[in-house]
Amino acid sequence: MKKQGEEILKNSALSVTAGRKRILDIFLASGNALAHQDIEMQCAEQFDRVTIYRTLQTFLEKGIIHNIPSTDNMVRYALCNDNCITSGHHHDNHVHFKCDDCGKTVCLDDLVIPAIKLPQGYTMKEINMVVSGVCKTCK
Amino acid sequence: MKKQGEEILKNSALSVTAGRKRILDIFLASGNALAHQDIEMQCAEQFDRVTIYRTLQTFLEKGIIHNIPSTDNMVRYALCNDNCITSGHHHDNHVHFKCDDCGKTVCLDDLVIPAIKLPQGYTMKEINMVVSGVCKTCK
DNA sequence: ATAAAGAATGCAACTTTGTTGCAAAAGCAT
DNA sequence: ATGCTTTTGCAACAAAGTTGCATTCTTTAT
Repeated sequence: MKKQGEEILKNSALSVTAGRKRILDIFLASGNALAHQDIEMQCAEQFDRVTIYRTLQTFLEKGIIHNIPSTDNMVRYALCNDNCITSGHHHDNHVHFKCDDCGKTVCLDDLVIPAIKLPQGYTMKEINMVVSGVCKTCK
Repeated sequence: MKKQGEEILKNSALSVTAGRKRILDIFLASGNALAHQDIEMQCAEQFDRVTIYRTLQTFLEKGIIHNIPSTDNMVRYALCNDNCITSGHHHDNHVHFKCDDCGKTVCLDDLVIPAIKLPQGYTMKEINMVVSGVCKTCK
């Protein structure tokens, strides 16, 4: 239990540091997607702002987290679940939901993004779907 | 032709100013979605940065433009086409495409976002779909 | 056509967000 | 434990976004 963060780091061939463990813990403890700001609020006294930026960047590159687009200039990040990475290729094919009431963004892991057919000449690499509205807790 | 911008403003009950016309012209001339930065680059000598922020905000509120979420901290805006506003309610139900090559984001107006069924308890208000890959021009 | 009322703009100052280089510290493998 | 590599913190900076207020421009009613 206590080692979950460490395990994730080792699986990604990253060295285990206090900052990385802490940020992973914050993700593990929070059920929803977090913006840089959210993380900073929780550990600014322990770690430098720059470290948080760099850590998120590293996690992204390793596929530990994925980012969720937004229209409010607050890119949010969420832990990837295990099946996010298949044969070195990363793909989040689930829908994201942002609640207008509580502001939280969550992964709807069970909800697969439906396939679409792009016009002639376009090639798809990634696909992202974000739904906003009211979540089940706020309803 | 020359009046197109003015018409849009009048239809939205906005006063017609040089800045607003200019920004509309920039949108009308560009086939793709524009970030604040893109607009600023084209008219920074004429208009203050703050004016551009406020103008985009106003256009958004009036439903003249819509914003497209992104993971690169550059929210982009695109002109809404006429059927975007139905009975006071605004809805972009088309797919957006961002090209990894040229960086341009476009509206695929003909491509309607497929309906999805949210889990029990969730209410949908808006839905957004952004696909990235290579566009037909860069292919 | 003009004057008054209201709205938009520019400016200045400021806050927040993100980036970079470099020296110090911590982690890792032997 | 030691040396090598990676990560971190700091400082300085650049870019992005916000706010209040005085001035200027639009609109509307005469």
